Amino acid sequence: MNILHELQSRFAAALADLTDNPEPFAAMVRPSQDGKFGDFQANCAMPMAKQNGVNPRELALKICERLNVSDLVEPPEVAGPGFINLQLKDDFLLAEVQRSFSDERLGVARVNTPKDIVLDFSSPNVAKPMHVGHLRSSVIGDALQRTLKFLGHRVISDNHTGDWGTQFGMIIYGYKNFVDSAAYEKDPVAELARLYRLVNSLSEYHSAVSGLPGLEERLKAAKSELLFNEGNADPADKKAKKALKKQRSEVQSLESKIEGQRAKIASVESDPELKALADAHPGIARSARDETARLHAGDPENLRLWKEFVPECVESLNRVYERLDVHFDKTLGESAYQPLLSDVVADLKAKGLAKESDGAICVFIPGNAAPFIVQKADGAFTYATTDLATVQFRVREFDANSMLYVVDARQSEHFKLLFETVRLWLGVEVELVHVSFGTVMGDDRKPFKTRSGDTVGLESLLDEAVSKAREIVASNDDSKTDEDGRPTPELDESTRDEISQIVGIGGIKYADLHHNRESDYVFDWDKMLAKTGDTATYMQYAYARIQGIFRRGEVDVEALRQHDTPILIEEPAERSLVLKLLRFEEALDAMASEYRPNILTQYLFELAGELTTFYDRCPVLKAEEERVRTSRLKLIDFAGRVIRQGLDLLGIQVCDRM
RNA sequence: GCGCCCGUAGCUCAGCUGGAUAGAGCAGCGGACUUCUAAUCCGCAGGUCAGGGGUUCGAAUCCCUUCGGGCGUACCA
Repeated sequence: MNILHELQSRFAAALADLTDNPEPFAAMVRPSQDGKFGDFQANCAMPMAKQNGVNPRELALKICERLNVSDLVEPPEVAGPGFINLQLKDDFLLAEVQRSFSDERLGVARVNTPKDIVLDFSSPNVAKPMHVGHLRSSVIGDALQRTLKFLGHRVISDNHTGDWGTQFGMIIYGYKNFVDSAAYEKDPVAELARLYRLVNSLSEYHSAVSGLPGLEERLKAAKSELLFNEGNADPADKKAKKALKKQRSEVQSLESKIEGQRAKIASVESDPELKALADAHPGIARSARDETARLHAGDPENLRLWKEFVPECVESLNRVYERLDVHFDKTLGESAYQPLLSDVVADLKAKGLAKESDGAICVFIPGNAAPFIVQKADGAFTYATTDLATVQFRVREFDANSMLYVVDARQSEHFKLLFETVRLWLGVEVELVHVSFGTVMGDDRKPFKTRSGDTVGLESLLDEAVSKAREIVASNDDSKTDEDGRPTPELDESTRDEISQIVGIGGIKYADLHHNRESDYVFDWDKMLAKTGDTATYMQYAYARIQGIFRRGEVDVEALRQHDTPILIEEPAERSLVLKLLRFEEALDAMASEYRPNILTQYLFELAGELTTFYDRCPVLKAEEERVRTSRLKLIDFAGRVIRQGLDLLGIQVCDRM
């Protein structure tokens, strides 16, 4: 049961006579911030009183009279200007905890009206190896997938991979000109990745060489303009000051751009072999684009290569997903929608939504300066076209009434235009949500960009996390001693390996999930792999301690669950733990309604905190009375199951020993 | 130029449609291991919620404005 929702609906009923629109006021019931104000509080009396011009405290008392909550809470108290404080009855908590304890779903109900959701996440380019930037979408998307499914929604997760873009032209060009056949035989994906990097760096070299003089020109002009303005600026003129500042940052950005271009040039020219290749392929960028165009036009040779490459690339992605324990119901890449695109554009034109502008076919959405380009001047379709076709396909094929896109916030404008265009074009009732997330920044506070050459590959990140976890697991286990202080490690090598996987990968996922997804955050190895504080490890450890108690006490957990001794609430720490356990559904509902995994991580962290405090205050195996011992065993069993289930919904595993 | 986002403790971040004294983690300081696993617990210290104005009984939260930062902005995805 979602206790919060239950209280809100009781309030809605009580408020029906007092206002025309009780819902928003009922929603003002919320968990108390401070235990001294009870478990929940209702804040609706003040704004309602204002609206009706009456005394808020009197209104609060009136609301309390009409309120039918005596089965749930102690008599409500009115405090301060008109807060209504609610304290749950212990009898209610006991009945509820008993019911939830015996429930396989831990008391969490399924939603009444399941949605048909297509959840679009991860969506990497298949031709490039995944790097840390792909982590957020994968991890957030997977947590949403697991949670929404658990709550009873019909979810189709779809990895909308980039398998049809310009990067394939580069690979095809690279393959035709530079392939090392032996290397390709041995490890095709590694060789394709090398070819991609090679073609990319050669074309960047040429573009840097041709672009550099222009940039230097611009820098020179900007500098002299700045110098002139600095000399003439009136310090009192704010506008001029602002303009100056802008010019300075312009100069700075030009300088760093030039530096980058020079670095690209130097990296090629310092290597005679590369330089020779660059000289031999002056038009490489254009040629690569031509290969893409030929692929799209159905050229048999390029199509054959593409068909050969894609499965290899997808296979290599799947290895990473396997390690991350992230799985998709569908992997429908962009290529799947190609046959539909010309019809999409024709239909948009026929409905008067798309028109030609500067040679391109565009949809113009009022209020937006940028057009939504569905066909380029050269006739090629864009990802806008593909995304439109994809929406239509998902509505038709999957009966989707909700589509969630777990994509970087930088694409918000694209989604705004996409969603508006869909509404005008299809006119169907479908919920479209850009579940956006912030940029991962480097420690220089600038967006974490993958510089060619030294990208932090996702796989090496995972390796690093696991090996760090391995050290900690080993040192912790080695420090275990018996009563006489003799070392008693209990984990063999392969168990240590397993635990390191679970702890390492879990740590990485948690580091990402516990941020509010919309914030940018600073990528930090140490924090990502930290094992203390608000981390996955903290909860995994709490879980392992519970299992340790069962082992030490030789508790038959199955029998315990059937045992008819009731759960008791006698200590404050017990009540506090019980209440937290009963609010699991509330946390899941909140997470699902806003698509924010950090709501669940926060809940689990608080739960684990309640649990470890409970350990300190309340002996379990050493409890003096049998009924207390059994009750506490049941409590920690319940807590362990909630932690395991909660972590599982985040895609994080647990282990019995650590 | 236009648009979107952000600015909260030394650091990294929470803070739900406005609610009672702004919260965590890390780092710092002081306690707790003859232990149900110290990957822990308990306590202390640390904040003009970027600045200013407004709306309100009440603002970190809503509106305006200044400053500082990030991102996007017509044929890459």
